[in-house]
Amino acid sequence: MKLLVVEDDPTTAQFIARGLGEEGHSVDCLDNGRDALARALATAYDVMVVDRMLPELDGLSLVRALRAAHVTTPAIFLTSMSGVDDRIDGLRAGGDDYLVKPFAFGELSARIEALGRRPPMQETETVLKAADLEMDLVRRTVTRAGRKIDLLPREFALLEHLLRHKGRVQTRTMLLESVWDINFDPQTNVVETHISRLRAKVDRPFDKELITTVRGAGYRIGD
Amino acid sequence: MKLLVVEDDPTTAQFIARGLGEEGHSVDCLDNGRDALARALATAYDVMVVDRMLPELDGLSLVRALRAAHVTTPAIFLTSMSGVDDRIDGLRAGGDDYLVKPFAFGELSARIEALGRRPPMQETETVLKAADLEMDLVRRTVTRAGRKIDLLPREFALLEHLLRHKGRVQTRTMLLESVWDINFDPQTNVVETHISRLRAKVDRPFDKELITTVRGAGYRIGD
DNA sequence: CGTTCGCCATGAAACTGCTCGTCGTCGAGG
DNA sequence: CCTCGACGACGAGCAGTTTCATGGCGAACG
Repeated sequence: MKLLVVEDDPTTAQFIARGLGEEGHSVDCLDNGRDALARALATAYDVMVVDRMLPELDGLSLVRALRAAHVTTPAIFLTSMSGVDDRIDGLRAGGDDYLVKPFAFGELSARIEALGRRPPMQETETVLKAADLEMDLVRRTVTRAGRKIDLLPREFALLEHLLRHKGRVQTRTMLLESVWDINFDPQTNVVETHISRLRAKVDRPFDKELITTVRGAGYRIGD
Repeated sequence: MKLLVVEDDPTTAQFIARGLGEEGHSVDCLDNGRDALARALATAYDVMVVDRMLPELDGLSLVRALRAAHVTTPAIFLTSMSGVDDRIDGLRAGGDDYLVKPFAFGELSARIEALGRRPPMQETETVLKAADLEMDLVRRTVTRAGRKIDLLPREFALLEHLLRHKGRVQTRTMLLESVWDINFDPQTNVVETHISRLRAKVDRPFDKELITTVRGAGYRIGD
């Protein structure tokens, strides 16, 4: 499993990293919240182990920020405080478990295994909406104003991405990366093309346009 | 943020420049180390993105030279070699991070944000305010007194700069440099023109004027 | 073979920088 | 203290350039 450990105390960090490494996991270690945020946004981890108290950006804020960006990687908080309130805070922020320091390594290991095996995408959100547009991710259907809309796979993926970031501008580059998995190749206008096709089905037959062009930046849906 | 990209492959360079531009950064692009050295010595950049292999002067030597001249601008190396030794060389030369090609753009972006040591973007929702005026950088929207205002890209960039330096006078030269990327003063009054357009949208429809003229100096917003 | 997708070429629209005429402000001289 | 000239600021309109939208075509895929 691919794990991220965020812990500022070098002794603890090394202790954890070493132990998990010996169990055959791939472990990345960082000592502050800011770097961890950047890393976790860029890389897909199975589980994160996060200290509550961190320099730059504390563990709670870190996980909140990740959740806001739709990163659902399970998190285990390490905390030296044992109050119940802290625990609640942690879970509310989207963390999935917590451990009070000092802890037995075996316990940490067991919880990581448990979380890692958990079916991912536990996000109960299977329907995305914007105004009168609805997308059902399970049925793979899209309707607007009650009328069914047929989308090709690529169009569906594109619309899904826009809806998942409703209200926020998505740059061409972001779309290329997350919908097309393309890392280079600016010499193409696939995005424009598919936006056009999407609009033909989603916007043109209706009154109000939902997909907005933000010149010089990208596209946005809703709001 | 003001960024310098040094990359000799035009495709990659354009890809990077475009992506970062879409995120609202000001990007300068050069294709060889010698020019980059000169430029980086003359201009204050927030972060540099440097290819390891460059004509004239390779990336490693470039950064070493800069460090010798006490230029501490953080650098990210791009390398097609994945050996650990190369990484170590890079870090030893004063580079702050490295990326192996091919890389995901999001990763580059995240690292640039991290290195730019901008006071942490906590909730990924960056909003600039002045009185009843609000600018949401993620949504790319501007509202005043609850009413939505549509701005053109250049107007948006201009207002953003003013807001980032709220209360401080911004001279024409400063604005030309950071909003227009112009370092010498051509006999132009673009600034006045765009200030005027901005006012027409942001100030005129409302009671109180927010954008102040400081005769003989420049412009200021708020306070 | 039909569907889907990416690319190209074309046309349309948006954006931006400039010019230019007017207006307001400041300072010097009467 | 008033007048006049100079300079900067302002804003409308115009035209070049860039960006975006869209229809058609061929390749890939099953």
